[in-house]
Amino acid sequence: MSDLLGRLRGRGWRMTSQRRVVAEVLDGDHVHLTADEVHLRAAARLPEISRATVYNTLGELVALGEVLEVSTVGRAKRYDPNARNPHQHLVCSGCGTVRDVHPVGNAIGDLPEEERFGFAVGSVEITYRGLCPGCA
Amino acid sequence: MSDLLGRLRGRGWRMTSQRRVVAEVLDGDHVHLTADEVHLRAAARLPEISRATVYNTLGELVALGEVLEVSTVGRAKRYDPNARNPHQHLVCSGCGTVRDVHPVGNAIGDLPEEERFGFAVGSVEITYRGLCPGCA
DNA sequence: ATCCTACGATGGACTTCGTCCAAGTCAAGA
DNA sequence: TCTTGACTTGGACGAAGTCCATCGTAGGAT
Ligand SMILES: [Mn+2]
Ligand SMILES: [Mn+2]
Ligand SMILES: [Zn+2]
Ligand SMILES: [Zn+2]
Repeated sequence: MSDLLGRLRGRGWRMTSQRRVVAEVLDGDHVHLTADEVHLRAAARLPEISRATVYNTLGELVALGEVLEVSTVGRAKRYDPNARNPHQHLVCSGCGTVRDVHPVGNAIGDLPEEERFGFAVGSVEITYRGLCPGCA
Repeated sequence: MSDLLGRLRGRGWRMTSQRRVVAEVLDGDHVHLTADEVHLRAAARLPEISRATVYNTLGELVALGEVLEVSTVGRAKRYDPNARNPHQHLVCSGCGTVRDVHPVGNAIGDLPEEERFGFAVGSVEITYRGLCPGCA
């Protein structure tokens, strides 16, 4: 993420304090925050930032491919800045913690031709579920 | 699903016309309806059925393991009556069509020990994405 | 350094999806 | 047939997210 601001400027983004602080909040490993969590942390640095701006900025980052949306079951979407490193997710069924993982197989290849219904399969998402050490 | 009503009676369910019609709507292959779609189709047979009852019944069927909740990206949950046959999903990025598929690998085994972070991994969900023949 | 203006920020209304509740109804056992 | 507690209902409520009219400002032009 360290070069994110530079890439965004290169794409013609007007660099505002709001966008800067959202980008700063989305930094680190295993970061999978909800929009509200991003807003909370951004507001700690920039109290006047609005929810709408956080949603707008997250949506733009997703459209640019800089951030991934992680779908959850019945909960708020989570935003994942680790978009440059393809990975999958391990989710704790107890506390909801999300970790990035890298399985070794080729899941797309595991789908037989006769199971593809003529689709052009382009990507695969894998979610592992279980209990983390703290919740076990 | 044909024996669903029998199983539910065996579990002590009071058999109402509402529950019967919801169970009837959830019949067939590759069925992945939203709660609103279930309500719409149920109301075609039983006009007075309420949204609350559809949500209640779906929630009970999920709790009993008779129906699976399928998470979608930012849209309404989908309900999958094909719970007795373990499977994964192939989703069209164009029209949203969902098909049941059966990959051949062992995805859980593909997650190396050092990538498990001490979790007790119990299940894995795989979503294949691509364009269906109609959308390609 | 100042000006301009189109792009971005704001907050509040609105939508969608889902939950909750008090009151009324009815399935099924006695 | 009677009784009763499980089930249903409509509407209020809540959480997550979108939309929009208006205001503010980043950054190029002068
Ligand atoms: Mn991730
Ligand atoms: Mn299915
Ligand atoms: Zn946990
Ligand atoms: Zn399609």
